[in-house]
Amino acid sequence: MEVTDLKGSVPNELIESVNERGIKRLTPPQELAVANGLLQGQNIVVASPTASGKTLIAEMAIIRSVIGKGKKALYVAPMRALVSEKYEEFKSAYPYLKVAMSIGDLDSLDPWLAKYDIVLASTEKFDSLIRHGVDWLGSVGCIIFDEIHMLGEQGRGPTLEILITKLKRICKDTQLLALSATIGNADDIAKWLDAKLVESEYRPIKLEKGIVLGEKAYYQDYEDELKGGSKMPEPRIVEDVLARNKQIIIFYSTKKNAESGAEKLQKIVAAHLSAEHKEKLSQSSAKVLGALSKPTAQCEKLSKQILNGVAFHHSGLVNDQRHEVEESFKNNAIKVICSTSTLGLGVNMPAHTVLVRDLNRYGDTGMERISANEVAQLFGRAGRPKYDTEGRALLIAKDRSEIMDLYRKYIDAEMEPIDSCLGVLPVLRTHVLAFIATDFLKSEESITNFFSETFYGYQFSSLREIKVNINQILDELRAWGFIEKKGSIYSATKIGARVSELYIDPMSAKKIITMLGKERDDIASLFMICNTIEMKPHVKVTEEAEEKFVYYNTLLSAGADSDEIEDFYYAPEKPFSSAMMINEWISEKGEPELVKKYGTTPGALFTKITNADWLLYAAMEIGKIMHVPTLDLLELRVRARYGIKKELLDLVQLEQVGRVRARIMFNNGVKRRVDLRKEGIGSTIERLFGTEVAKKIMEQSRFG
DNA sequence: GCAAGAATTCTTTAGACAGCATGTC
DNA sequence: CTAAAGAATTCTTGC
Repeated sequence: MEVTDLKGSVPNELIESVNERGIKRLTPPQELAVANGLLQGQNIVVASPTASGKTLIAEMAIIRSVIGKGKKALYVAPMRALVSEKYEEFKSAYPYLKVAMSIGDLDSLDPWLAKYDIVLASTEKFDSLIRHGVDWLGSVGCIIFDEIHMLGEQGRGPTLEILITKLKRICKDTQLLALSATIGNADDIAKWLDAKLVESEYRPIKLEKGIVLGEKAYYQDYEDELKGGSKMPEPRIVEDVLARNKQIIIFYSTKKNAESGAEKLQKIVAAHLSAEHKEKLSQSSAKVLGALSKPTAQCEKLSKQILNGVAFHHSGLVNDQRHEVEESFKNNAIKVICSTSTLGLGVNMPAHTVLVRDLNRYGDTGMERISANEVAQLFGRAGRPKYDTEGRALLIAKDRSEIMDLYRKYIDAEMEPIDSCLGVLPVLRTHVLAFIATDFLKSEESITNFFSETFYGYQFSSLREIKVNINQILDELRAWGFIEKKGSIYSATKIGARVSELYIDPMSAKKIITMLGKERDDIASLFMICNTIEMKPHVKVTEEAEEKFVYYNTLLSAGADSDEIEDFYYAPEKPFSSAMMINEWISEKGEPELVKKYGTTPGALFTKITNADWLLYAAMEIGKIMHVPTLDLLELRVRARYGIKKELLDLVQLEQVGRVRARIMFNNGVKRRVDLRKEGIGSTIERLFGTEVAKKIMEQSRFG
């Protein structure tokens, strides 16, 4: 079907925009979606591979709603990166439409979200918006749920499931569109959503899936000797890729493996770089090294590898570094990326060849084989639509017998079904409180009813297990003072309502409340916020932390939950160690030392600090309602944000002055902002920071 | 006597969402 | 508490 065939059934703006982008034909899944009533408002579930054109299906529904019917469209995705990617796409394709994005720290104006035509947000952010009581949900004509297979994830699946069920209820007469990777039970999801199912294996470019043993790659109908001289499969594959002048992403199961993989492959790749690429690489290398005020060992390692055309990629990198690696790979300068699953999720980062080297990963029950679904997701990165005519996805077999085994499990594979994870997790607590706090559901019965409408309810018609959980949660929330009961009607207390808005776990809030009233020093306050699930996973427990914890034990045990103490695995010295790390951060210890001492990465350090900032804010808000003074927490928050000692608090209020510059000023006799008014200080500042920055700083001396 | 290689023990284990109010080196 | 693979360490072998 040609795009022009859609004339009349779709707003002209869509056809124009699509034409401008040079798209002429619809892909098979797109045709199928249209044939199944996409343009008549039919709910649809699309299950198809990456790059099969799911975005355009969403676009058709969105434009039909916004331009065709004058109703708002919502787009929900599990990752911020995905949300901003789509945001940019829509803004450039339809500059005249009002597009808004709302994700965590990057918020485009919630109060006015009502005015926008298209609203894009992460799952959690949408959930949060509803908790804050947005009033424009009635004017929504279409909702897109991207990557809906996230339903099967233990951690965040339940939130998505509850959000969908909520929106289904609130937004009547709204078209639902769910986009999924290929999974075993897309039909179940479709039935649950009263939707038609569109399933397709279509890919824009061919994907050769094969298994490597020794020096050969075995594909479905043929085998192929890999170019190069190495005997070991991993370097051999890389040599082959380089000989073809292509790029490769290798997926490993751990950060450490990814790093050491990259380390080993450097030698091979370095010999294949052109002068032009070397130039680009040295720029990237420098950027990566300068991402922090002082480079850590990890930064140095990555920076050196990039010089050789290789890079590792995982959550331990700081955002700037991650982007730099991605850009440099897109520019064809970096040839090999050794990655954990980060690159498999979210944004569009294809490579000609993909190798999934590790098929086991540590899980709840020891080493687990990763699912065919996940491998398919990683394989989906193979093939760059604009540059390659085909993509290649490889696994490695240890011996001949493993070839067939891997082939059956991962290549000619049945995709696994995804199951609701709503039954088990403490996320239920958060959501039950939210139901009550927003007056959405007020009785135990209505809550149970709600759960019967979830995917969990669809999959397991018996709600017995979940009923027991709800009952227990209601009792807990009542005991903690977050909700009250009159007759059979529940209502939230003032504090309960605020906790729900703050989007923290009620259990965390309860721990904070218990500790807020106690005598606290900095470390105890930091422990208060670190001893929450929001701050997990924790850093390594240092000996120092272990020793010091003994002294704090009596004070801190007040914040522990009785269930937790009974828990065999309860280890309060873990959050205590995290608290110690942040305490050292606000004592101006450098990043390289911190990262080394606590066995983490720059990336993890900064997410910890950001989360601490958020939780300190939450603790202050809770304090307000409880009438507990929290001035100390405000101070702690500023210090955590900048990583400074008390004595720099005043200086850091200056624009252009952060951790590093404040310290320099302080050590040069400028200890407070008023000191800037002293005679001759201007020249000192200029000497320290140069004319430009000095000017900006000195300008502020007149005020405050 | 010493180094390369084999055997044994030790160690460690993916990712990323949320509040709110503005700006580092 | 689960299990595997890589890293570190010790032991063995061969010259």
